[in-house]
Amino acid sequence: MPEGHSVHRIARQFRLHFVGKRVSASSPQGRFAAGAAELDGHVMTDARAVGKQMFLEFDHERWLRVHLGMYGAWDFAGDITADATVLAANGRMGQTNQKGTPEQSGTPGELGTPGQPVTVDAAGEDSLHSIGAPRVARLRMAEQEKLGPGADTFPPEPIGAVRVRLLTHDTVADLRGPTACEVLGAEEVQAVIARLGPDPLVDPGKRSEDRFVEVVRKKPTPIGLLLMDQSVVSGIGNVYRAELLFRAHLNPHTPGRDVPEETVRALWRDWSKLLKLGVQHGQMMTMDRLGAKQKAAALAHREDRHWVYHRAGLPCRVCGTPIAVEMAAGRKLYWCPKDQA
DNA sequence: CATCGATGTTGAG
DNA sequence: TCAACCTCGATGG
Repeated sequence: MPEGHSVHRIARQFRLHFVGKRVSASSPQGRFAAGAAELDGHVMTDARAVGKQMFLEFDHERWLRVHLGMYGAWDFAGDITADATVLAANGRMGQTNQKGTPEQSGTPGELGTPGQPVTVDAAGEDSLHSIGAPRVARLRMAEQEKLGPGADTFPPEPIGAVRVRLLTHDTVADLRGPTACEVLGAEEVQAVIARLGPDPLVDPGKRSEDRFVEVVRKKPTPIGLLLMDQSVVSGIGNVYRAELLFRAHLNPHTPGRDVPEETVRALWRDWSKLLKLGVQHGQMMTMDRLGAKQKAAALAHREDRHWVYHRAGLPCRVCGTPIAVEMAAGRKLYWCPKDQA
C-alpha cells in the first residue's frame, strides 16, 4: 500500500527509536523464525529507505529487507513520539506520548525483556485522570498513520499475525503482511538497490534527474507505465502516478521517447517535490497548489485529496470533464481526457 | 456478517 | 495476463 513517502517515514521512525539500541527479534507468527534468530540480540546500526523498500542494518553486517507490498504495515509501540500534525489531521490524538524523546535515549547494549511484560507508569505525569486509559502509545505506519488502541503494558501483546517483532528496552515494532521480509548480506542489499531506479531523497541532484530522463526518453513504453516501473524511478505508486501525470498535463499513453525533455525533467522535479512534501506531512500532498481553505479540506477528507486519483466519472477539478479510468498493467489509471489530451 | 477492493510485486503460464 | 500473497476499511444486506 505505501508509496515512497510512507517508507521513508517508517525508516525515520526506526532511526529515531531503534538505531543504536540492542534488539530482541522474534517471529510471533512463526513464518520468520529463522530470520529473526539471525538478528536476535544484535544492535541496529542503520535504517534506510530506497523507493518502497526498507533496509535495517545490524551490527553483524546483516540487513533486514522489508517491502510492505499491498497491505503490509508496521505497528510501533512504547516510547515513540508520534507526529502531532498527522495525528491531529486524523482527529485522534489519544494518549500520544508528547515527551519529545531525544534521539539518543537508548542505551546500546541493554536488551529488551520479551518474556516479562511490565506495567508502564505514566512517567512524570499525573495518572489520576487516566485510570483505565492505555498508557503505551501505539502507532500504525502503513500508507496512513494512525494511533492504535493503545496498551497498558510494555511490551504489548502482538495483534494479528506478526511476522517480525523487533523489541528494544523501550520500543517495539511489529511487522505484518509484508510482501518481502528477508535477511541479507551487504552485497545482496547492494544488488537489490542496483536494480532500482533513482529515489530523489536518496540520490538528490542532477545525476539522478539525467538518468531518469535518459531512460524515459529512449523507451516506446507509455509514460503511464514507466512512472510505475521501479527500475526507472523509485517510490512512485498508483496514486502519485495519476497525480504527477495530471500536474504535468501529460497524456498517460504518450510513449516515453515522445515526451519532451523539459516535460520529463519537470516530472522528476515534481516527484522530488511531492515526495519531500509527503515525508514532511506524513501523507500525500498532491494538491499543494490549492488555497488554504481547500488545503484544509484536502487534509481532513481523503476523498478531497487528489486531482484525479479515484475520481472516475467525477468532474475534473479544473475543466469539469468526467475523469476517465482504464486498466493499465492491472492497475487503475485515472486521468482527465481534456486537460491531459 | 459477508464481500469487495486497494496506495504492490512476483512468478507461473 | 493473471492468480497469489494475506490485511483491513468500506460497503451492502
